Amino acid sequence: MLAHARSIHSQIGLLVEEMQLEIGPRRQGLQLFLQRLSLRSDLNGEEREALLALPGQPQRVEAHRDIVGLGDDVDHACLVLDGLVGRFAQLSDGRRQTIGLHSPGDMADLYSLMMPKAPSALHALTKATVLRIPHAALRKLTARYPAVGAAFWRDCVVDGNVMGQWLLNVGRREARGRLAHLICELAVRISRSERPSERSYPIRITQEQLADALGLTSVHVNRTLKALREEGLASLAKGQVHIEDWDALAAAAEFDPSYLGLPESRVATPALSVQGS
Amino acid sequence: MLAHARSIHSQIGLLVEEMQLEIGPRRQGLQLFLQRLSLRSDLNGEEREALLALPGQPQRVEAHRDIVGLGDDVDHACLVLDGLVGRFAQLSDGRRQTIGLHSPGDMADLYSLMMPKAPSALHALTKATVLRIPHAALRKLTARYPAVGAAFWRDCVVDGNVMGQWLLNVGRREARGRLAHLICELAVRISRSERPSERSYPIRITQEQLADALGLTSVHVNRTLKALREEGLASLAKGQVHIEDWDALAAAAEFDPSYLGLPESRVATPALSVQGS
DNA sequence: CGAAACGTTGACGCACGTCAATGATAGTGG
DNA sequence: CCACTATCATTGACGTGCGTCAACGTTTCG
Repeated sequence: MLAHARSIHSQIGLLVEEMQLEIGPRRQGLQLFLQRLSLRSDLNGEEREALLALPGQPQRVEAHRDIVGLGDDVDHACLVLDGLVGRFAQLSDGRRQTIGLHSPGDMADLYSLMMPKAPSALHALTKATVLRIPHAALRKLTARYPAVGAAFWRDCVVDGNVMGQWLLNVGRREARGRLAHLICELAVRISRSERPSERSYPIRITQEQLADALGLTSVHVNRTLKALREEGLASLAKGQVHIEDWDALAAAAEFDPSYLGLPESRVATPALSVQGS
Repeated sequence: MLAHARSIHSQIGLLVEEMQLEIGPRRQGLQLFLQRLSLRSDLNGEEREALLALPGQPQRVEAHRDIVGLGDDVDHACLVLDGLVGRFAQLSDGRRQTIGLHSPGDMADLYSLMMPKAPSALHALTKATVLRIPHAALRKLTARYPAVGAAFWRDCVVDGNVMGQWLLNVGRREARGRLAHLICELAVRISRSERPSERSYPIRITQEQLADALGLTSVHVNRTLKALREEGLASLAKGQVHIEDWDALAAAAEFDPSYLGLPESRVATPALSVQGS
């Protein structure tokens, strides 16, 4: 029926598609994104409503496919609705380095608003769905609601903080500490709490993908995972991370979540009202 | 609104200090900063004037001293007027990783506007002078001139791009490529041109500081510098980098300056192939 | 049920770290 | 301007964490 409608009239086909698989996910994704922003920025009712009214086109992406290619000139940002999405930098021989990981609710390339020519590729690590939100709509929003602009800006800054920690990770920690740190960070980011209450979280990531994020090889990630498992710190199996001993894991990682800017470690709320005037 | 007695007092103190320490440095530093912003953002006359009228207190810092400590809650951003400034993350055993290098004209911690609790330390690599610009003044500026806010935001995004490249550097390149890449990047950033015309540039950085930026040890940086020198690519001596063969150096680094978002590559479109696997 | 992707493990090599000694430079005070 | 001294650069010998290669077991999914 869907195919039939599309073959008759593509515009109507799009509308049908929207009604069937778009309206729910879109709103839900925006709500997750709003929730994420609200962890670090205060938005009033009008601003929240305007944000939730953002337009966007959902796009399904197969695993191991680029969502945005290196150097592409984009006119939209990608909000992750489902799956795991990574940002990649790579060398000519194919070796690559993940410079960011994004789960549902993250706007994976919000920075593209300020730099439309992608400096890194956006890649689906698993089968994924992203909501493509036009830059024009985002610009209109930030122009009308400066507090939303500030929230976006702050989001980019937090992404930068994460990269800084990854640099420390890759540059100065040994494999064990690197892996432990990433496991801790993802626990916090996915649970959205500095001290995750759950002892496990879902993440469908392969050891090779972990290796790309950690500046290691998959073989060494495998050995290091084994070590963490045998020490009783944490384990990864069947798309689930299990944390056996949070304190020991955080200690091995020298993990301090304050760089994520969550409410628990936020100090004074900077005067957003100044921006809004 | 923010005109407590304290801020009035500090404004007066500021004026006195300016008259004592020559009025030049502040204006000159802001001009360099404006020039840097203008490479990537368009600002009109009024916006430029307002930016140049920013208040700020110059501060001299001895070499090897923190300008902002890790975790400090700051109410100002630091514009580098003179010297070399770095951002550091570090481990408990003292090993550290530089996550950013800043020369005169760079606002080293502009992101602090959006995250006042410093996620990394700001450190003077050489004797340095920074201009401390109150957040309140910057917020007032961005509230009145959204284009300036966008320029600031874009600046933060470029800093993020640089960190992404550093991650690739540290995670996936060997020592030779890392060093070559950093030498190329600094050449471009200091000359502010994607294809620097000068064959050398001044930078007072020690091999140990290079090592901190590259995730290496000073001993290995020394060996790698020797290799680059003997290959006739580049050399570092007496606070000067000499580039003997730009093409060979850029090739060794796989250096592509487009991530720096300079005007030259806002036009050109190098279509790099992207691999999916 | 079959094939492709992913995980696991061992043997071995190498890039880079560590340790340590010595030479070169630069900043400081007399 | 010279001694004095701390910092920085250089080099060799040697250790090690991680990469490479290769084989095989396991899971996933069409």
